[in-house]
Amino acid sequence: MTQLASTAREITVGELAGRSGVAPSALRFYEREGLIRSRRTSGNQRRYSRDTLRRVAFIRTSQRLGIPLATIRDVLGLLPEDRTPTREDWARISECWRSDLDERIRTLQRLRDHLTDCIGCGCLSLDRCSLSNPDDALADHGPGPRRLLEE
Amino acid sequence: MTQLASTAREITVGELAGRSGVAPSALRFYEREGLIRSRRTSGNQRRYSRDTLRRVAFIRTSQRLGIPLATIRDVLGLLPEDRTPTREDWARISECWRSDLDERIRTLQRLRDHLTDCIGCGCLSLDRCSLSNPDDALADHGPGPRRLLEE
DNA sequence: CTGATAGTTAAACTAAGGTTGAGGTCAAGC
DNA sequence: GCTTGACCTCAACCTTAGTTTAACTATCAG
Repeated sequence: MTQLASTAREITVGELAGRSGVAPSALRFYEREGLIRSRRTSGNQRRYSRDTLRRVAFIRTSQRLGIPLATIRDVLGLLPEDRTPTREDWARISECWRSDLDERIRTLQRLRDHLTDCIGCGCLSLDRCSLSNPDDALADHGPGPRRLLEE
Repeated sequence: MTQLASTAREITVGELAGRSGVAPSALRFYEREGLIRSRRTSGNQRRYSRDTLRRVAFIRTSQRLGIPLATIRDVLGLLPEDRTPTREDWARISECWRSDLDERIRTLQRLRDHLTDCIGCGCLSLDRCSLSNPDDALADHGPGPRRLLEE
C-alpha cells in the first residue's frame, strides 16, 4: 500500500475510491461535473478533504433514490462553502429528497394497484377494458394510453 | 385524414402512432429491437395487426414501471406466436412485473425511512452515524456505502 | 395524373453517467 | 536512483431509448 497520506488529513483519489466504493474515473467525472472538489499537490495530483467522503456518500445515496446528478449538484450547492458542513447542514439538504421520494412511492403503488385491477381483463390501460370496449373506441379521446396516465 | 385503412383490419404506422401516443420513430425503433412486428405491403410499408395496439400499450405501461425494453421484449416473447393473445395471456405476462414492482416499492420505502432515521445525525449511510463513529472506522469493512446497501 | 401527405432507410445525433485507452508523470520503497 | 504502482489528461467509446436528417418512394384524393 503506497501513498497512504494518512498522516496528512487529506486523501488521494485511490483512497477515496476504496473508501467510497466509487471508481476513480467516476470521482474525476464528479469533479468535472462540479459535484466534488479537490486540492492539487505540486505534482498536480488530487487531494481530497475528509468530508468529501461524506459528500460522495450523499451523492451515491441520492442516486439510489433516482435523483439525477445535475439535481444533486444543485442541492450540494446549498451547503456552506466557507466551512465543513455540520450534521445539521446534511440534515437540511437531505430534506430536499423527501417529497420527491414520497411522490414516487405513491406513483408506483398506484401503478401496481391499477395493474392488479386490470390483470382480470388484461386490458393494461389502453382501452378501458376490452370487455366493455371490444375495438378500442377510446381512440377518439386523443393519443396515449389513458387510464393509468390520467390522474 | 388519409390512409384510414379502416376497411382492412390492419393499421399503418401513423395510425398506430396516433392511437398509442408513441411517435412513429419510436415504433420503428421498437420493431428493430424486436418488441413489435409488422407485415409489409407491396410498397414496403408497415401494416400492423390490431392487437399491436395492445402490445404497445403493454410496452409503455411497463416502461412507466421502470422496466427496460430488453426485459419487456423477453417477456413479450412469452406470448403465443400462433394466435392473437387472449386476456388470459396478457394477465399472465403482466404477473411478471408484480414481484419486481413490489420489491422496488419496498426498497424505496426502506431508503426513505433510513433517510428519515439519519436526518437527525446527517450521516447518510456511509459511516454508521458520526456520533458514535467520528472518523469513518467503517472503512475496514470493504468499499461502498454500507448501511443502506446491506440487507 | 398530379400534388399532398405519409411512409421508407441508414446514419448521425442526443442525454446521462460514466469507462477505457494512450501516452506521459509522480512518489515511495529498496 | 531506479522500478513500480498510482496518478495525470484528453479523447473516444459505451448503453439506453429514442429523435433527426437526408434522400427517396408509396398512397390517396381530386
